Amino acid sequence: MDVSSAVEKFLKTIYNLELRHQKASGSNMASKLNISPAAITDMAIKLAGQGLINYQKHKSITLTPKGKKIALLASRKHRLWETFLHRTLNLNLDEIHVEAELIEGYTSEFLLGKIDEYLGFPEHDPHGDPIPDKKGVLPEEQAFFPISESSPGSYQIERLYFESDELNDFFTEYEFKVGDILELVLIFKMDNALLIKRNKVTMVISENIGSKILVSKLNE
Amino acid sequence: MDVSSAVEKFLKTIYNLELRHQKASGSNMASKLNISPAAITDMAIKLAGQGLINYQKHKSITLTPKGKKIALLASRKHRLWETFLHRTLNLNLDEIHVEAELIEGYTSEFLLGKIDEYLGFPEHDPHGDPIPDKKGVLPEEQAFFPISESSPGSYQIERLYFESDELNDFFTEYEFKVGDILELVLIFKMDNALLIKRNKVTMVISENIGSKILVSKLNE
DNA sequence: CATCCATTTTAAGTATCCTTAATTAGACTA
DNA sequence: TAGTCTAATTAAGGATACTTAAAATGGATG
Repeated sequence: MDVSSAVEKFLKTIYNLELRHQKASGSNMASKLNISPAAITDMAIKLAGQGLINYQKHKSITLTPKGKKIALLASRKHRLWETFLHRTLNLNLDEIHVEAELIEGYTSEFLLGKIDEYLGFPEHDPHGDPIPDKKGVLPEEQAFFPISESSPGSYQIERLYFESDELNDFFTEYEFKVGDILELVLIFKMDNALLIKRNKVTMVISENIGSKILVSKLNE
Repeated sequence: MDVSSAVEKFLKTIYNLELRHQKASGSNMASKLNISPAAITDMAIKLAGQGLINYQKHKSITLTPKGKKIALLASRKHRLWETFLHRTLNLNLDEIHVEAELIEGYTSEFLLGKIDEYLGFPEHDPHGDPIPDKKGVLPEEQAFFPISESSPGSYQIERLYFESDELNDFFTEYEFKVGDILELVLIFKMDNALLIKRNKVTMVISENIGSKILVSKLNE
C-alpha cells in the first residue's frame, strides 16, 4: 500500500491520539494537523473508502489494522529521522520533531533502511518513543507510568511527551532527557504539584507537566 | 522569494542545462523532469509572469537573475544533502543523487545551515560540483576541462558528470572518484577514444565518457 | 423535553501540478 | 517555395489537498 505524505500524516495523527487515549475527533484532528475541520471530513470519507479507517458521521475516527500498519510505518520514518538528526547534527528534541515532520513523507525505503542501519537498529527515539521495525512491529515494551501518578522515591525518565510549545520550551530549557534520574520528594496535596530533585537541583513541577514524564521505578 | 519544490526543481533543471551548454528547450526539460511537454509550457508561462525566467513561444528558456538565484539555492540544497548522505551513510554517487532529489524540496533553512556546519562548509559535493553559499554565491573556480580535450599526460579528476544511468553504472562499477589520478596515454585517431591508466589499471574509454570527466593538469 | 451551542458536515470553489488529445508553428527538405 | 515533420502550444480536464460559508446534527442544559 502506497500512500501520499498527507495520508501518512493523517493516519499517524490518529495513531498518536489513540496512544494517548484521546479521541480522534474532527476538531482534535483539525488542530493537530492545522487544517480546517471540513478537510478532516473529506479525508475521513476518502480513507474510510480505502479501508484504512473506521468512520461514521459525527463519530470519532479509529484505525483499521491496514491503517494502523501504515501509521506505524509512518511513525517509524518519523522516529528514525528524529534519531538520525539528533545523533549526527545534535539537534535538540523539539528541533528534530519539526524537521522530521517536513522531510519524512519523502523518504524512500532504501534511505530509511540505511539510516536504520547507521543508527544500529535503535528501538527508541530520543523522546523515548518506541520505533517500529520495518514490518511495523513495535518492540516489546515495559510498562512506564507518569511521575504524577507515582509515590515518593527514585525514578528514571523513560519518555517525554513534547506535546505543546510550552512543554517543548520547558523540557528544552531545563534539559530534561530520557535516562535522567529523578527523585520524587513529595506531592503537594493542595494541587498535586510535585517536588522533585534532579542533578542535585530541586524544583516543583505541576501535575500536568508530571503527566508528560513517564518513568520507571529504580530499585534502591 | 519562497517557491514550491516543483518550481525549485524546474529552475534547477534550467540552470543545469545552461551549465552544460545545452538549451532549455521544452523537450529537453520534459525529459529531464519526466513530465509532459504541455506541463513545461504551463510552468514556463507561470514563471515568466513571476519574473523568474525569460520565455518566448517556441524559444528555449533562460533564467533571469532572480530565477538564477533560486536555482543556485536549490543546487545548494541538493549538493549539501548529497554530501551529507555520502559522509554519514556512505551512499555512493548515484544513490545520493536520487535520495537528495526526493528530500531537498522540503528542507528548512535552519536544517540546511546545520548540515552545512556539520560538513565544515564544504565548497564541493562528492561529484566535484561547487556548492553555492547561503547567499547563492558560487566559490571561486579553477578552469577544469574534459579529459577528452586533453593531450597525453597526468591529470587529476575534479568533477564527474553522472548524467545518465549508463554513466552512473560505469563510474560506480569502476569506482571513478573525484581526486583520482589519471594518466592519459594516447588518443586513438580513429574515434578519439582514450587510453588511460588509473591505479595501475589500463582501460579504453570513449570520447563521450571522456567528455564527462573534468580534470586538472598535474605538474610533474 | 425543548432549546441551544459546539461540532461536524455539506456545498462550492481554489491552487498546484499534472495529464491527453488536438492544433499550430517553425525548421528543414526536396 | 510548397510540403513535411517535429516540437511546442492550446484546450480541456483530472487528482490531491486544501479553503470558506452555510446548514445540519446531536449532546448537554435548564
